[in-house]
Formats: sequence, structure tokens, C-alpha cells
Amino acid sequence: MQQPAPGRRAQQRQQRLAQILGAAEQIFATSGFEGASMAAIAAEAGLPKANLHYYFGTKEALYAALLEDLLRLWLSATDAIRPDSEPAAALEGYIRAKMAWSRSRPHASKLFANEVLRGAPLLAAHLSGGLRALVEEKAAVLRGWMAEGRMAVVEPRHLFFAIWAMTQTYADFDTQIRLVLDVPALGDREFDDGVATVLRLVLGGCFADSARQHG
Amino acid sequence: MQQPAPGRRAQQRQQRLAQILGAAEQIFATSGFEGASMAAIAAEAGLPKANLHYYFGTKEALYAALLEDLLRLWLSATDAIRPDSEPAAALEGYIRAKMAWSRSRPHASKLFANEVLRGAPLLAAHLSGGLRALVEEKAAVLRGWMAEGRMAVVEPRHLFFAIWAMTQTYADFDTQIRLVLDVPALGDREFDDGVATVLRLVLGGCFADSARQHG
DNA sequence: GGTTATGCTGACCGCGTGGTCAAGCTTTCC
DNA sequence: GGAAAGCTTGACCACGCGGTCAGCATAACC
Repeated sequence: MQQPAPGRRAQQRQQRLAQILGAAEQIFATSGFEGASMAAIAAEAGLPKANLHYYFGTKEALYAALLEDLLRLWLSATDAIRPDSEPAAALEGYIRAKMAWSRSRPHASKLFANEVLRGAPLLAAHLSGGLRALVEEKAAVLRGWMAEGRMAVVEPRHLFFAIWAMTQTYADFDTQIRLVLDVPALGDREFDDGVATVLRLVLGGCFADSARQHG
Repeated sequence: MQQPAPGRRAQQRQQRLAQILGAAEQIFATSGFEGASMAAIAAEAGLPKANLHYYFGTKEALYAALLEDLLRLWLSATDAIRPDSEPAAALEGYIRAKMAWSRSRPHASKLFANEVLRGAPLLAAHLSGGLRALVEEKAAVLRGWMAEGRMAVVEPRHLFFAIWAMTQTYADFDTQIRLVLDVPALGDREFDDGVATVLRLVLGGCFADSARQHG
């Protein structure tokens, strides 16, 4: 392991970055920006604190890097909603994707929640820029379907708010759900029930006739 | 104002307590427990920092006092759901109440969200105690209605999770909603649209046939 | 092998934090 | 009026924070 394999430096750099980002996501998610300490993140990553500063400069820059990655994921989830999609299938796909995301990346979801709760100081520009444009675009698709009578008339943007809220609650509020359901952790059963419930509400609300098939 | 009116002390005490609790709710809601500083709360309340410590002892005790009040409100909102209620009307009433609460007490809702996001260290006992019992009780009412064929069969507890998520998002995520809708603040219009959307989804999902009347 | 650029980190710093307290002030009670 | 009880607050403290940096280790390049 001593020979200077070419690119060893770059490779280790990537590993360290991932190590730090992973630890930071977890700590920031459960403690919030202010509550998290660089020392705690360093401990979680198994690195000296000064090393984090070497790679990211400041705590805020590290936090911002996480949010950047995060938002890219967030925005890409709506891909299934396109004018040529079948409306119910498109919404179902979107809900399933969001729900899967809540399950696989709960820390990321909590991080996002924390940031928005704080008033989104670092995300405001993205929210009123990229996200607004995306929502506007997808809302137009839904309005098209409504005009064609292929789905019920709802304010499309509020429909998105509802879907976001219901799906992300399984990540953000997992503690509450866990305690109310009296289970040690959310597993297959809880997520299946969650998906079924969200699908029923959304499909029932947007495609009243077909709703009864989803019980 | 100099004469020693009887009870002047107790009266001023109440005023001070309210003053502190109000300021604390606001600061804790937007900064989280760790992010909030006693100095910031004191400044918001217009009192010296040492005064807060005189009344509440520690930061955590002040925070806990807020959560205590909060949970009492939270639990009382389900009153409308009783076995002898008309199912759709009961759910509609509950949703409207929750939505009104999001509008009138957004700080309280955010405070709650912050606490649950952190893993609910101070609320865990209440969540798995009083709240779980309440949900179990109301879930039983819903199951009764389902058995009688008066509403669709859904997992009642997950239905509650969905309703909580959709209604509270108008308080907790108001920043995001505001930026996406491109309005300076959430007003009548936005809350009316929100109520309409949530009602459509829940009533459409639980009472499929009558859903179309709510567009 | 030698030189340079990059990576790494222990020790340190100034600052804001939650919390304390002695001293003074005001209301209450007799 | 006077003593006791409760209230107020400026000054202070130890501590943990984000951030810095000098000095050393290692990989890259010729």
C-alpha cells in the first residue's frame, strides 16, 4: 500500500468529502444548523475538527454544500409528471418516489425541514427560483389534465404542498409516528400503510371514481 | 399608579410570565432550542436576561413550559370526532380547526415541529402516553364508522398523520409556500385554497362518492 | 533524490453562551 | 412604621463554540 498509485490523492479526497458530508447530514438533521457543532460532526466522521475546516472552510459552507446536493434531488423527483403521462399513474409514481425518498434519506429530509423552519435563509433564492419555476411548470401540466376532464379541478400548487407534507412527514416526524404506532422503528409495514393512505387521499381526491379500487 | 393596590404583585407576575412565554415561543420557533439564546428571548421580551432565570430557572424549563401548554391545545382539537358525529362533518370540523390553528398560532406549530425533528427528547413521554391514547380512542371511532360502511376503509392512524402533515405544513413550511406562490405572506386566499385542497383530499379519499361536490 | 504542492492536525484564540449572585428595590403584612 | 418576603438586575463566571495557524507528513513531479 506504500507505492504512490497515481490519483491516490484525488481518490482519498473524494472519500473524505463523502465521509464529512455524511456525518454532517446526520448531525445537522437532528440538531439543526445552530445546534450542530463542528466538533460533533468531526467526531461522527472520525476526523479531527481542523480537517473539516480544511475542506469546507466554514460551518455554513459545509451546510450550504449539503443543501445544494439536497435540492438537486428534490427537484428531480417530479420527472414522472409530463403532459403525455397518464394522470393517475404520474401522481402515483411521484408519491411513491417521494415516499421512497423519505425512507431512504430521512436525514436529508429533516435537514431540509430544519432549514425551511428557520425561514430558509440559505435556500430562499433557490425556492423562489428553481423550485417555483418547476412547480409552475408541473402545475401547468396538471391544469392541462383538468381542462381535458382527466382529473378533478384542484389548485395544483396546493396539491403539491399536500403531497410534500404527507410524504415528508414519514421522515421528518418519524419520532411522533413511531411513538403513536408504538413500534421501535418505521419499517415495511408502516411505509406500506403510509403509501396506501397517501395514494387513497390523493387519487380519491383527484380521480373520485377510481378511488374505491385502492382500498 | 403608586398606591399599593392589592394583588398588584400577582397581576404583574402573570403579565411577566405571559411576556416571557410569548417572546420565547417566537424565538424558539424560528431558531430551535439550541439556536435560541436566552439573551435573544430577553431582548424580545424587553426584560433583562436574569429576570427570565428568576421566573423559569433554566432555558430548558422555559422551553418545557411552552411545550406543556402547547400539547394541551394539540390534544383538545379532536373534540369534534365522537361516535355520534356525522363522519364527514366531524373530519371537516377537525381539519378546519387544525388549519385555523396553523394560521393563528404558527409559532406554536413550528415549536412543536422543531421538537419532534430533534427526536422529541422532552415530549417522548407525552407522545407515547396521552397522544397515543387519544389517537387510539379516535381511531376506534373511525373504525366504527368504517364497519358501518359510513366511510372508506383506511388505516385511521395514518389518516391522522396525513391530516396533521397537510394542515401543519401551512405553519411550519410557510416560508416555502410563500416563496413558491410568490406572495409576501400567507393570507385569506392561501388558507382558503389550502382548506379546500385538504378537504377535497380527505373527504374524497374517505367518502369517494361525495367528493365531487367539494370542487 | 530533491523539490514543490497539497493534506493534515494539535494547540490555541476571542467570543457568546447559560447560569449565578449579591445588592438594592418594592410590595405586603402586622 | 418597620420587618419580612418577593422581585429586579448589572456584573460576573466557566465553558464550549467556530475558526486559525504554524509545523509537519505525504504524495506528485522532474
